Amino acid sequence: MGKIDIPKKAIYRLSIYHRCLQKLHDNNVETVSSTTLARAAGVKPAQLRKDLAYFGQFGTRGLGYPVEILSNIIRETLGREHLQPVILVGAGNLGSALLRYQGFGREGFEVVAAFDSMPEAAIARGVMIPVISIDRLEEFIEERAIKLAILCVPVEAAQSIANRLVNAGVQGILNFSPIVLEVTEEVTVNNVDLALELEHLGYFIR
Amino acid sequence: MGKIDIPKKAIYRLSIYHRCLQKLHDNNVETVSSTTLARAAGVKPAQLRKDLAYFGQFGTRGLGYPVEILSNIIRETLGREHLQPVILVGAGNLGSALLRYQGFGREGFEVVAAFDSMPEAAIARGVMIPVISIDRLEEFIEERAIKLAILCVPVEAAQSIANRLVNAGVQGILNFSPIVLEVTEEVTVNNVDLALELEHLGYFIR
DNA sequence: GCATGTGAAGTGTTTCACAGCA
DNA sequence: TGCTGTGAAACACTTCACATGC
Repeated sequence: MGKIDIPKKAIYRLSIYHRCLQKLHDNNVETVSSTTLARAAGVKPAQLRKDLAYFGQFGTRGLGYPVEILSNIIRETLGREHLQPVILVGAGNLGSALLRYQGFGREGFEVVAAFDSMPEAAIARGVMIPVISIDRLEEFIEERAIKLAILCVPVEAAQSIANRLVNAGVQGILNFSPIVLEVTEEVTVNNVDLALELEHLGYFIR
Repeated sequence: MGKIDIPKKAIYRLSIYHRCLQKLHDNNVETVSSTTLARAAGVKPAQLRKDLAYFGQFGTRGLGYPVEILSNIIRETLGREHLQPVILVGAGNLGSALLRYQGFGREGFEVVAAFDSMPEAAIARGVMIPVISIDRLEEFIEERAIKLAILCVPVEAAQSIANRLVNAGVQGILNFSPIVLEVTEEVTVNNVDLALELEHLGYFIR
């Protein structure tokens, strides 16, 4: 993976820290202690310090961390210095809702295009992002050097579309299908399995 | 939590095993070995066996596990013997897409009602599930003894709505807001943070 | 004095490897 | 023989506790 030995979970927390730091920056806070930032992020202070230490030494003893500098370092670490283009595949029910979802843009991702086997139907739903025929998937990925894709196709199609994405050069897939995708080692898949999350809750309610 | 000492992650995998078992059952398979089931679920055989062993002994040495029986046991363990009623709060963009999402019903959950501060607007989007004024939230939860809620309100409102849910008796929250909810210990929160998942991928693409 | 950075201890989870049983 | 069930080893991650430095 290139980078050294950093717990996967620490990467997730980095995103959370980044959000908290942005909020602090908006409030003109310049320095923050591990205790304060940890509380905002919902973790223990020691964990926060250890997470940050994986990447270097950014704090001043007796004082804390510089909000803006730390925020920028995390942004860079997460590969988000530049606006990252993303495509969405499968503009059905969930897919077109995600197209309208503001959250991605707010965090610095631009959904540049959507693909569907029936692009006309999707356009009719009032989506502002271009919906393109799935036939032109590979062409687009290569032309625009797309690295990230959001996959919302029906479960039967998921694996075959995933294969096409990977072959065309996609390196990260955010997968909404309830299926374990098989991909080569260089590709990272993040699963968002809505029904599974709900089932998981079922276990904990008495 | 009542139950003994079972890794949280094992609970998640239980849901996946359950899905695989259902598929096997549909294909009239009666017995399955840990190797086969593990491959389908994307885990190692030893892990599958250990996960199942937390709940008892269901396999036959030299043969494997009985598909139907094991499937039922997992269903019961996950608290899904009966159809579980769920409410959704916040029928905005993402929320109303989730209302139309078929996946929850497929896995045995019934979204019985949605709540919004502007219920009329949501109804106009063609949702078939009743959308009720947020004012009647507590009333409904208590009347129907709702235990699970899907939370899709704007981030500013998330914590206060969560408080209302918990006070009314909700024990599990599937939270789509990018915020760390603070709840009492008896309540379980599952976070689905879409932007965070995308950010996480950003780290791994070169 | 105060808050970071970090070895070391602790906790939780996964994997191994093999005994035990159909 | 084949496959489960499980102690023990390995690994991964978290927390502690304190030396270090501003």
